[in-house]
Parts: sequence; C-alpha cells; structure tokens
Amino acid sequence: MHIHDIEAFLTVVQTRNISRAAEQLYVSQTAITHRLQNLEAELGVTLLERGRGIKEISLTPSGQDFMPIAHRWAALWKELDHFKEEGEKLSLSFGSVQYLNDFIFPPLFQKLLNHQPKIHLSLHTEHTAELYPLLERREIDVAIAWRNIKYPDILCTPWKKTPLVVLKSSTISDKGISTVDNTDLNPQDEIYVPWTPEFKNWHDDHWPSDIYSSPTLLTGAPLTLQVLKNSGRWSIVPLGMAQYAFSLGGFTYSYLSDSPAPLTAYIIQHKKPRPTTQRSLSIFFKYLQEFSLNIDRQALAYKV
Amino acid sequence: MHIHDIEAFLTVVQTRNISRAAEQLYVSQTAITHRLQNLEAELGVTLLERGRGIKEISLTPSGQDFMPIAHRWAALWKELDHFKEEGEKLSLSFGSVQYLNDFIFPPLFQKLLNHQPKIHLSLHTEHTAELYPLLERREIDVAIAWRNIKYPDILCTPWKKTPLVVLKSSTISDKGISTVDNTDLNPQDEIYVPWTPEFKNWHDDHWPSDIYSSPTLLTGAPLTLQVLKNSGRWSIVPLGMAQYAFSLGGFTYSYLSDSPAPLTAYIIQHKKPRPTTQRSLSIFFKYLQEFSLNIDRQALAYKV
DNA sequence: TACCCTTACGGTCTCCGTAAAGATG
DNA sequence: CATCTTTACGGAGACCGTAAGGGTA
Repeated sequence: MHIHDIEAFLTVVQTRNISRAAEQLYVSQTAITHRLQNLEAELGVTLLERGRGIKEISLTPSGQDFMPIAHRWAALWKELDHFKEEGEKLSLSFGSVQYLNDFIFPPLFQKLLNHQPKIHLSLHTEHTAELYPLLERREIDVAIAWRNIKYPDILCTPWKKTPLVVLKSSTISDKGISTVDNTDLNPQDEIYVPWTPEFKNWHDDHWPSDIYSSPTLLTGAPLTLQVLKNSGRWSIVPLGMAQYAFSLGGFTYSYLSDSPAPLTAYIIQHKKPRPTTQRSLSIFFKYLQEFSLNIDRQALAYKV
Repeated sequence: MHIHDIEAFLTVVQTRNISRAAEQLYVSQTAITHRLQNLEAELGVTLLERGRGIKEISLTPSGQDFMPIAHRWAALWKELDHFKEEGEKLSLSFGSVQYLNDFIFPPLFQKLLNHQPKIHLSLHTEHTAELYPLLERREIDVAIAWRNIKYPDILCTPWKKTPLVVLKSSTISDKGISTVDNTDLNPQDEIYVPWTPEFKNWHDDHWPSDIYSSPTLLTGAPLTLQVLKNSGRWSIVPLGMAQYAFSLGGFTYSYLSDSPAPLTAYIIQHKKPRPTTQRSLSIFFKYLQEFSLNIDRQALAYKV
C-alpha cells in the first residue's frame, strides 16, 4: 500500500484511461496496471471497471466508497510535503541569572527570536548553582553564570568581566562617575546583593556584619532598583546595571576607592551536547560574539 | 515512506525505547532503527533524540511537530482496515416495463434489497424498445421485457407466458372467470393498451379501428385501473393484473372466446456482462427462480 | 487496424534479520 | 558489565520496464 498506488488510482479516475494516467505520472503504462492490481488485491475489492480494449474506465461502487479515503490520503501527503519543506527545526534552551537575563541579554534574545529559520527558544532564569545541574541533565543547552564550578561533563569558559560600582538614588542630575571612599558608605543604608562567594568575602572584610547592623539583603536584581529609588540607600552592583539605572534618571553611581574583584560571567556548556542542538549552538555563539562587541561599544558610550 | 515507519515512530515515542518498541511490534530491534532512519532521511529532519547507550528517547521539536501528522496517518490506516473488512460491494442495475415493475416484481425487489451482503440496486422502468440499447451500453445489467428483439450482443431467453383476459369494473361481487364472446365487447367502451405488435395485429383483426370508433389508448398500465374503475369500460390485460384488480374489489374478469396469443416476458442480458456484476447476477437469478415458483403457486390460488 | 489493458519475465532497489561494534552508566 | 543503539552485510521480496499477448470498436 504505497502512496504511488493511491496517486495512480486518483489519476486514472481523473483521466478515465490508464495510458493517459501513465503519461501524466511519467511512468510506463504497465506500472499503473500493476499499482491498480496491487491496490485492489490489498483491499480485496475491485475499484475500477476496466478490461482489455475498453475505452472508458469507470468506478465500481467500492471504488466510489474508496474515493474519499484516497483523497484524504493525498491531502495528508501534501501536508507532508509542507513539513519537509520547513526543514530542520532549530531548538535552543538557554539559562542565566536574573540580572543578565533581565538587563543585559534582551537584545541578544531579540536577535535569536528573529533568526531565520526559526529557533525554538526556551529561556530559564536560575541561580548560578542551579544552572549547572540543569546543564548536566541537558535540560538546557548553554548557560551564562557567575561562577566556575567544577563538574566532570561541563565545560566552563570566562566570557566577560564587569566592575562593581556603588549605585544610589539622586535627585540632582549628578554626572557621578567619581570615586567614593569605602569608609564613607554607611552599612546601615546598604541594600546588599551577594553576587558571588568571593564578593561576599570582600564585603564582609569591609563591613563586618553584626547582629545589630546587618544590611538589607536582596537576591533579585531588578527589585534592587525599585528599593533604591528615592530611599537614600546604596548598593554595590555591576557597572552595566548602574549605567542602566543612570540612563533612567534619578540615579548616580561611583567607583570605590577599594574595589572588589570584578564579576566574571562564565559560559557553561555540556562537553557532549545533544547532537540536534549543534547547529543552534553555533548560531547562538555567532550572535553572542556580535553581542559582546556591541556591549563593549555601549560601555564606552556610557563612560562619556 | 511506509506505514510501518509511522507505526515504528509512534511506538518508540510511546515506549521511549527502541528495543521495547521492537518487541511490541514483533520485529527485530534493528528494523526499528532502520525505519526511524528512513523516516528521518525522507523528511530531512531529526525526529528523536537518541544515541548508543542512551536510556530514554525523547522528541525533538521537529518530532513534536510531526506527531499530529503521524497520528492522522495512523487513523487513516485504521479507517482503511474498516474498508477492507466491508469487502466487495455488490451492484446490480435492473430494468423492466412498467406493468411488471409496478405489479409483479415488488416482492422480488424486496428480496434483493434484504440480501446480505447488501446489493447496490438501481431499478429502471422503460418501454421494451428502450431496454435493449440500455443493456447494450451496459447501463443496466439485466432486464425483463415483452419482446425478443435481435441484437448482436444481447442474449434473450423466454421467462414466463401470461394469458390476456378482459377486465371490467363491476359493482356486484361477480366471481367472473367465465368466458366472453369477442363480439359482445363494444370497441367504443374499450381502454386499449397495445402490449406488443403481435397483440396489436390480433386486436385490429377483431376490432378494426376506424376514425369514428377508435378506442381510448393508454400506455401506462397502472393508470388503466384508475380509468376502468366505475366506468363500465373494458380492457384486455395480463391475467396477473386482472387478478390483482379482482383482489382489490370492484372488478371482474373473463377469458375471451377467441383469445390472443399469450404475452411472453423475456429475460435479456448482455452476452459479455460487466465482470464485477457476475456475483450480483447469479444472486439475482437465484431469487428470480424462487420468485417464479411463488408466482405459479399464487396463480393457482387465484384460480380457486 | 488502431487502441487499450493484461501477463510474463528479468533487473534493480528496498527492507529486514543476524552478527558485530560502539557508547553509556 | 549490562543495556541500548548503530553499522555491516547478505538474502528475500517489491516494483518497474520491455516485450508479448489478447480484446474491443
């Protein structure tokens, strides 16, 4: 039971003549006879009134009943052609931390979403520590996180460093970018975001936490801006976030006299990625490289 | 692109494991691998995430998009199974003259309609002269008519003879069946039905038609009864029709002192019938034979 | 005779199974 | 090491084309 048989049947019905059907399908006339015979044998039914020397072929009652099935079959086949033309669907599952996903990567995501042929994107926001197991289980294909954690099957390469600066709200349009002495910052006014363990160590060195003066602690980056706004408080955040806040207005930022080590974003991937994501991954890295250059240019522009 | 490929794909999706799918389909495990490879090659797409040693197989995005097509394909295949189970459809196209179709054959038609497996019946009412060309063009498969007309490809065999009798309306419950002298019948009161050319000759011998006394002429048998009823007129009709009228009441019938030759009904068929109607034809003739016996018995009953 | 379908037969391609190899955990 | 999939290869069967056969108008 082949699509060719169905095609032959429908064409013979249309042309009412086996020979003409053969021409139309670019096969020999015997092929059509064979196909009809196969079809009728498999169905256990005579579909067409025909015979040697007879000029016009007509449908038997069974043949008429078979017509709708044949038509649906042909329609399904056409649909299949469309499916073939669409070609391979690309898919990519990406994960990163909230700050990067919300503030940095949206332009990159836009590029990926506009890519032709379309890529099935799925984006995950998780803390660094949770991105690794997801990647190991291959629930995501690539991620960008704050730390290099050793996993046997995971490859981790540094991507970008970003300085950490002090961000605070400001009513005057203060074109900050000055330098602040660490000791001038009151720990009671801090909104504390523990970016990495290294940053935590550095932070504890400068502002030892005691029970009576522990700073407000936040783990959601976007929320930080909401809380800082018009509060007279300060927070240590990545430069890009500070620049973004500054561009909104109502914020100012400064470098620290004794700076923490810059944050490093790492690209992490599985050493043996799912074979079907190879193409999507290479596309992703192409856009990521282009995106890196844009970021660097933007950073220069912000510096003025 | 075979149904087996689709079946393999769906089963693997269900079992998430090529080996189990192979067991379920009673084929070797390599067969499933081959089928999936064929399918993916034809579609130009990877459908399933799999690989040596991997325990659980999952769908790629393309594979997910293919699922509805595969399901519809499987559904079509099931429908095809139903079609196969129904088997050959029988068809029969039958033709006859109005009198026989309306008064004689209905019980035969009932039998044919109740036959299992069902027969696609089509019934045609035509004059004898028109039945022959229809049969020659094979637009009907078998017919019963009043005359034997010579056609090269048509086989004509006598079926039954029926006497012609005089039928008239009667108010008294006259158990007629007497004999009437031809000369007692007034041609001015006749409803004339020209059954056959032979009958016409005989009729003209006894009641030469002249312009002033031509009888009322009718070619539709059922209408004859309507016209005869309560009119004091008479008509020469087949015995069966007279018996039927008598059974309705209000009619009486008599034999003629000088009878016309009995009417002969002929079975006519094409010498080379459509091959697909052979079975239906043999069924038809089986019922026709049985029907003939019933008619003979009924005729005896009527005679009292 | 011209046209049309079927049958016979041989070559090519497809599909499946066995056996062996490669990968994973 | 057990489990799972892929690759290699050979045999059986499907499908098609050429050529011949058989019917019809």
